[in-house]
Amino acid sequence: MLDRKFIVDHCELVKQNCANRGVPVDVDRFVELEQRRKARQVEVEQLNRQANEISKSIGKAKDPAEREARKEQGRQLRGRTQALQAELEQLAGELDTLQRRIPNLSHPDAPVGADDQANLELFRGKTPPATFAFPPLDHVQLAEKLDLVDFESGAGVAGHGFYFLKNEAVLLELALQRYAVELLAREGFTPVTTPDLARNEVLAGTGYIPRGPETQIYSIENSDLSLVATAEITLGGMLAGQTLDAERLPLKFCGISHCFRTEAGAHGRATRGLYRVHQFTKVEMFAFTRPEQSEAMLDHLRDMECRLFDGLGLPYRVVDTATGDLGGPAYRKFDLEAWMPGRGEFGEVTSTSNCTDYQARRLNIRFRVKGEKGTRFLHTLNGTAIAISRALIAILENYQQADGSVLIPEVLRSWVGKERIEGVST
RNA sequence: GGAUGGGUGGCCGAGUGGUCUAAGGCGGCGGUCUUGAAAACCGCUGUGGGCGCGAGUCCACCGGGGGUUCGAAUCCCUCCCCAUCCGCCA
Repeated sequence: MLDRKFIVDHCELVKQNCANRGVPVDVDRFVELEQRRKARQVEVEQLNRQANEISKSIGKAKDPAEREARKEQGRQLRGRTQALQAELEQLAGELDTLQRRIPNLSHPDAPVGADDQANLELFRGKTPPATFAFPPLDHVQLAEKLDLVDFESGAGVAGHGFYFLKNEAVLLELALQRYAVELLAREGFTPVTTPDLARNEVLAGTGYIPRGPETQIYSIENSDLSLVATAEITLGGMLAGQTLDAERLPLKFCGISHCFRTEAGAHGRATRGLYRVHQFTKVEMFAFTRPEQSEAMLDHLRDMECRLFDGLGLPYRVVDTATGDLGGPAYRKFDLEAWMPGRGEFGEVTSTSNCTDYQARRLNIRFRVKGEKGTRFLHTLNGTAIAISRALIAILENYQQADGSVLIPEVLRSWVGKERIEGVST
């Protein structure tokens, strides 16, 4: 979330930004409520001071009658304070709801636009899309021919959107994890495996909404836990409430988790096969930086994504995400879209965001500079290294051969243990 | 899951209803002394917020939330976490 004072002081800017992002929030109401809240706070503090003085004087009073009189006085004061306090809390609650709805500011270079139609292509990857001398199949057809994914059983066991990976698809999943983690570890990312569940408070701190009609989140009944939609949630929550020494920054992690998404309201949109599923495995990058480091870190995360996909020999383009498509926490976001011959279009495979201090403020993660007074919020960034399900789509569709087999990308061969997925002869 | 003991400032640690304005120590910063350093001694040393041009000053914070009381680090309820033991388990 944004700083309360900042919102009041830069009301017009915030309003314009909300408009650019297509987020309807009553910023004027926020400003008005905040002013009322401040006024109430001053009153409450004054009454508290008086009540404290009286309480102290009771301890020192010798005369019992005097004590009783003071006590009565104290009771009355505290009674008044309580009413005001309740009002203050009510205001604060309302403000908090509004404040959480206000999205992060947007990078001046981020293209302004309502949705992904306005995304700006920046550049393409090293590998050009293959030209096929035959009509390319999509990954669902390939997976069926090569016995790689069992969608029917997945649906039977857990419902539509769940699946079993089989045979080489399993080896590919493991190989992709290994490939990503090794490359990232060499670049100074600390590898971690993370909880697949998190407290709703942590979800909210990262900008995810655990409950409600539009939620993308599965929640666990009779608990305040939810299944995570990405390791971004747990990695961000990892340092919640902490104050770090500035010299320790930046910190880089890569976390492996399963990701669970209800995909409410997404039916009918690219739901075929592995593209939009309720569960997948992901290797996620996450960084904590000082504010002046975060722009360079975003480029670094984007570079890592490019290196991973160039290394896999997959064609892709990188887009600068439009303001309307940024979501709440991101200040700037780059998506990497792989070419998917089966669909004949680019499809998002990774995404990296600079969330500046938006998540840190909610999660209360700060840093301290030696010799400086006070603390400041650090910046958080996240980026997909490999989302297995979508990477599988890109690999299967781009590496398919005329004979129906699929080549394994060179960098994965040692882990998969073969160079080609052969069709089962029937 | 059961039992017990805990959670206090950057760290250790005292504090069971009112000079807590949180003792004491360690660490850190500044100073005195010294050729320099160490030691010794003296002073300062948390976070967030309000008001003020400012020196300042006030409010809140002792794991989170709630309660009792004129007054809570301290008493009560509840949740979370940590330690140890027991049970169960991959």
